[in-house]
Formats: sequence, structure tokens, C-alpha cells
Amino acid sequence: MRKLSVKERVIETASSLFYFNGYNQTGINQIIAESGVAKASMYQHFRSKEDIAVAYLQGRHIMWMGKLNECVERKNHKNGKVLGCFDYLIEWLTEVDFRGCGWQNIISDLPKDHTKIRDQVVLHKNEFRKWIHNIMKEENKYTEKQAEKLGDEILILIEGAIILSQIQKNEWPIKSAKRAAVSLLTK
Amino acid sequence: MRKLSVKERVIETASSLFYFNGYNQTGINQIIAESGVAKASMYQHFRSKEDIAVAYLQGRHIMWMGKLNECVERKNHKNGKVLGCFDYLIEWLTEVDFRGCGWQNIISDLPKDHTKIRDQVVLHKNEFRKWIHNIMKEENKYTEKQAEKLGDEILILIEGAIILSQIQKNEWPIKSAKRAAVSLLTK
Amino acid sequence: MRKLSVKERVIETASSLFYFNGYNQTGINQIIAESGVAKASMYQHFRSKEDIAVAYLQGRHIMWMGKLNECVERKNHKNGKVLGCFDYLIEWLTEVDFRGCGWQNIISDLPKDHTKIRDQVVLHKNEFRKWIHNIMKEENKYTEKQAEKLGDEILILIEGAIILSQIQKNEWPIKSAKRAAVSLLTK
Amino acid sequence: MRKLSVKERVIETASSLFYFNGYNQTGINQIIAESGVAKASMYQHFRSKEDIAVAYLQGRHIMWMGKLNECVERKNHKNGKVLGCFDYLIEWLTEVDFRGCGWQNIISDLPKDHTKIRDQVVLHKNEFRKWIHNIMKEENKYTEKQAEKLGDEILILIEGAIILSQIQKNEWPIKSAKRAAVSLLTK
DNA sequence: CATGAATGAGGCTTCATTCAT
DNA sequence: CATGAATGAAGCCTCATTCAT
Repeated sequence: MRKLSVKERVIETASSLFYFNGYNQTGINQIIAESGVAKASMYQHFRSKEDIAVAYLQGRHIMWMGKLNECVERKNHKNGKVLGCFDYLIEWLTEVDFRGCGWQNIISDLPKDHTKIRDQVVLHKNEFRKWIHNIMKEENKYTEKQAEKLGDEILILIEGAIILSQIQKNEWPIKSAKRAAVSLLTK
Repeated sequence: MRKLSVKERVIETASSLFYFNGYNQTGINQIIAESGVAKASMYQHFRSKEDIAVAYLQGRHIMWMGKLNECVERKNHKNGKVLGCFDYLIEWLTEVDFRGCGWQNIISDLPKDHTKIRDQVVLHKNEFRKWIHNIMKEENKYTEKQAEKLGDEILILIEGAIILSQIQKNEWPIKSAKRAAVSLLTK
Repeated sequence: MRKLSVKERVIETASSLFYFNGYNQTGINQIIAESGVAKASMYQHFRSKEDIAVAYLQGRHIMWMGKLNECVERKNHKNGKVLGCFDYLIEWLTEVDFRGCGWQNIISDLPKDHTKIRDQVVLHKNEFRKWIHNIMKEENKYTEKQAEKLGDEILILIEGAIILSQIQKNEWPIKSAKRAAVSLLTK
Repeated sequence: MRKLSVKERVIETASSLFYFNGYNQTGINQIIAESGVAKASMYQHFRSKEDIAVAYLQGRHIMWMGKLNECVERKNHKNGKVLGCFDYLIEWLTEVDFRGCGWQNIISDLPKDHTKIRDQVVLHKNEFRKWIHNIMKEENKYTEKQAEKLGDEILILIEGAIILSQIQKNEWPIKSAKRAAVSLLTK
């Protein structure tokens, strides 16, 4: 197994800390300490803490979308493939003790000028939205308009389920959201 | 008009800063500078920054629930009073430039030991949930169980609409959530 | 039993805190909180924290010399009444968990301009020294010069025993000092 | 002459301030101002003010024991080498205007949780005690037990002479202690 | 004589970043 | 390409004291 590069080690460490402890709660010193990288080496690869966060969010996007896809394919719900999303939420969020959405979390309490992070969050949510739209269109049951309209409603249920389960530290919002999704799909 | 007390001035200033700039982005020094209060005077009334945030959240709870109630009564939707919530979201969030939910925002990136703030957030969301349950029960169309089940689904749509409109800086998630709510209610 | 006056309550509370926790470690706020006295009331009776310390040391002088006297009379050592001092050290210091001498402790880490406290300490040690001289003279075994000379040596043993037992949190220095005193007296 | 490192400058400045003004009377700001070091630079080398004090006490231990040894060897009293200690006390304490013992002083008024400093004080006094025991054993006049017993008594005289000369701002306690030591040795 | 609110100065510590090697 | 020392600004909080009632 290949030794990880400085850049990789920093991203790996920072990703875990940013996600589980929060962006503001994670200091540069903690990142370099836990990744075993010298401070100036780190700054050779990342201009700023914000840039590390951008890399974290990009990596997380690949990972998160991949796992989502895998779960949805595996479940392959007959009455609406998109319902697999809610199964994924359960699998994911119970494992991380309902730590919520990395993108939602990072955007809430950010210095005003951290626009690069903001952009990443918007980008991710747009990609996720498009992905849902596509999965709805694949059903061949809806017009393109209907597919997008229904997809947006499902998307909102997903976002609400994530944040509410984070606050309540409980899975009921996810189950409730899934029931609502079934209602919307079978109307 | 009576001169505001130190406590009031601190809460007022801090509330605005905490909500619009974020808890971590707001320093004690900024609060005392903008409220024109001496540091030690402030600490006579609040043991810690966390305690100021608790006062902020308590005040915001009164204000927010009040405005919500007022709006819902004013709209008085025939086919489901609860739909007025979404009108409130539009009114509120367009006014604050889609700054999102004060409770969602503060919980996302919080020092691990700030349990008093966490408690306030959970408290608020529980109260809001109960409020929705009650408004559903008043309709006299559902069993108690159905009312709560439907109410929870509406709640999740609301939470999702708030966070998504914050990210997108746009009202479409609120409108989409309202359409979904109508679907769920008229099924 | 008569209700204690403000002044008395402050002195009583402050005395315990100054002695057991230290002068610098004890804040004005702690004193007023534990004595149940309003801050401005306290400042009506004492111009400053230093003045409270002066009152504390004066009260402690009366109390400490009294107990010392009582113990020495009670023991009434045949071969040197002064040896009772060491019995007193044992009784006193084991009871206060070897917290050391209130006068020694307060003088070590004091703002440069706290001369009133300094004066109290010097005063107490001078009184104590005179007291020892007198007790030696009462023996009618020594010339006045010898009595003072021997008394000073005993005094130094006492001071050393107090500070060393405080550091070691153990009574051995007191016992050792007593043995040394016996040697000096029976030479 | 080599430029002093940050760490060295901090220790040097802090040592002088801690010893002559007291631990509580010396602020971090004063240390950095007088040493000409940036605050954050200082905290790169010392985790806390307490840690600076530990370094101060460790350095002082080396210095103090060294000078003591040197003086005792130089004097080389025929009738008890240990008597050189009292010559050292005179030399040292007159030079520092009877500022007393750095270890005694720092322990008297210390925040309850500063255990690392406490440990340093106990360590120093234990080392000093052992040193005295050894010097007594080298005399080849006493059994091991006698040497330690006599050594402890001398130790107590030393401690008492230091604190009393500090309070009285006068050398008489040291001279008196020396006379007592002679008595004990020539009994 | 009693009160609690108000204060300026300072307490110790941590932040993200840059510099010299 | 790697390093650890150095930094200014800012972080939250507490001090002994005085003021207005």
C-alpha cells in the first residue's frame, strides 16, 4: 500500500475533523498535528484554511454521491427508485450518529468572505438536485416537468430529514420523510 | 421612550449579529462595541457568551412563534390552516435575504460542550412540532394519529425549505415545499 | 445569639478564604457572595481589599496568640515551657491540613505597594518574638541576653517547621524542630 | 556572544519577575513586553504560564544548588561543612534584598490546580534535604541515622532563617540560625 | 446605612498565516 | 519540497473599584 502524500494526508485528516467537529471548531494546528504534516508543508499545498475546506467538500461530493448511487441501485425500489435515497439516509446517518449534512453544516456559520466554500455548497446541492431529477425522469412515468417538480419536493424532504434528524438525534424524521415521499409518488 | 437597559441592549445587538453573521463569527468585543456597553457590565448580566446565545434563542423563540401565529391566522387557509406556514416562510425569509433558521444555523458548528445552546435548539423544534400537531388537530378532519403523522411530514418540508432556500438564496424551495404540502393534505 | 454585623461577616468570610485559599486567589466577589453582603456595603466598611486583609490579620493575631498561650499553659513543659509551642504547631497544623502560616503566606506574593499588609506581618512576628523572649525569661534560668538568644533560635525553628510542613504536607518537620529545640535547651 | 533564543529570553525575564515580584504579580503581558517576544511566539514554547514557572523553578534549582555547593566548598568549615550553608544564605539574601526563597514564595498563594508548580517545589526541597543529609554523612562523625536527624534540624533552621529574614528584611535570623546550628553540631 | 449596576484595565490563551532556513 | 519558529490580531473572561439610587 502506497504511502499517502502530504496533500492526501491533510485532506483526509481535515475531512474527518471538519465533518465531525465542525469547520470553526477545527484549528489548523489540530489538522497538522493529527496528519503529521509540517505547517509550512501544508501551506505549500493549500493557500488557506478555506482551500482545505474546498478540497474536503470536493472529495466528500465524490464519496457521498457514490455511496448514494450504490445504495439506490442496490435497493432498486419498484414503486420509485428515488425512495432508495431514504434508505441511504438511514444507513449513513445512523453510522455517523446523526451528524447531519457536511454542506449544510459548513454554510451556517462562515466568515462573510469565504465565497469559495459557499460556491462548493451550492455546486453540490445543484448536482444532487440534477441527479434526483434524472432518476425521476428515468422512471418514464412523468413528463419532464412533472419529474423535476416531484424531484424538487423529494429533495426538500431529504434536506429536512437530514437537519431534523441531526437536531433530534433520532431517525424518526427520516422515516417520516420517506412516508411523505411515498404519498407524493403514489398520488 | 424608555432608555434600554444594558441587558436589553446586549441581547438586541447580539441577536442581530448571531443571526446574520453567525455565532462563531461574532465576538464578544463586537457585541460590546456595537451595543455601547462595557465588557464587565455585560458579564454582570451574562456569565458567558453561551448564556447570551441562550437569551438570544429564547427571545427569538417568542418573536418567531408570534409572527408565525399571526401570519397563519391572517391567511387562514380554507384547505388546511397549516399552509399559512409557507406564506410565513416567504414573508420572513425574503426579508432576511434567506439567512435561514437561527436554530439550525447555530447548532451546525458549535463547540462540543455548549450543551445549553443545544438544549435551546431542541426545545424550540419540539415546541414548533407540537404547535404544528395542534394546528392539524384543530382541523377536525383527522384522527390524532393522522394529524401528528401529517404534521411531521409538513414540519420536514418546512425545515427542508428553509435550509435549501438559504443555500440557493432563492424562494423556489419554499414554493415547491408548499405544493408538496398541498399534495399531502389533499391526498 | 446576636446577628453578625456587616463588618463582622465580611471579616469572618474573608479570613477563611484568605487563609485557606490565599489572598490573590480570593476575589472580592467571592467574599461578598459567601458573606451575603452587598458590594457597596462592604466598601463602606473597607476602603480596599488590602484593608480587609489588615482586619483579617489583626483578628488572626488575637486568635492565634490566644490559642498558642492556652496550649502552652496546658502543656506546661517542665524542662522549658516554650516547648509547648511545638505541641501547638502539631494541634493547629494537622487541623488545617498543613496550610502554613497566614502571615508567611500573604507576604510572599503581594503587589509592591501593599505596605499595610507588610506592616501587619512584621508587627505580628515582632509580637510573637517578644512573647517567646518573655516566656524564656520567665524560666529564671537564663540571663536576659541568653533568654533572647535562645528564644530567637527557637523562633527560627518554629518558622522553619511551619513552612516545611506546609511544603511536605507532613508533621515530621515539626517533630524534628521540637527535638532540635530540646537539644538547644538542654545543652 | 550568541543571540538568545526566544525560549531563553522568556525564561530569563520571567525568572527575574517571578522571583522578585511574585508569580501572581507577574502578568504574561509584562513577560512578553520585557523579553521583547511576541505573545504567540511565547506560547509556541510554553503551553501556559504555569509551564513557564516550571521552567523557572528548574533553572533556579540548578543555579541555586550550584552556588550553594560552590560556597560550601569555598568556606569548608572545619567543625561542620554544613555551616557553609549559612554563609551562603548571607551572601545570597543580602544581594537580593532578602527576597526570600523562590520555592517558598511561589507555593504560598497558588491557584488550587497548579499542581506542576507544587511538584517542582516539593522536588526541590527533597533534593536539598538529600544534599544536606549527604554532606552530614561525609563528616564520618555520625551514624547514618544521626546524620539525617541532625541534617533535618539544620534544614529547618535554614528554612526558618530564610523566611524570617524576608519578613524582617534583616540578616539577624540567619546569624541566629547559624549559632543554633553550631550548638546542635557541637553538643 | 444599604444596594446592584456599571466600569476600565488587564487576565491568560488561541487563531490562521508567514518567514527564514 | 520540507520545516518549525515567529507573528499580530483577536479570542473569552475576571479583576478591584466606583457610581447613582
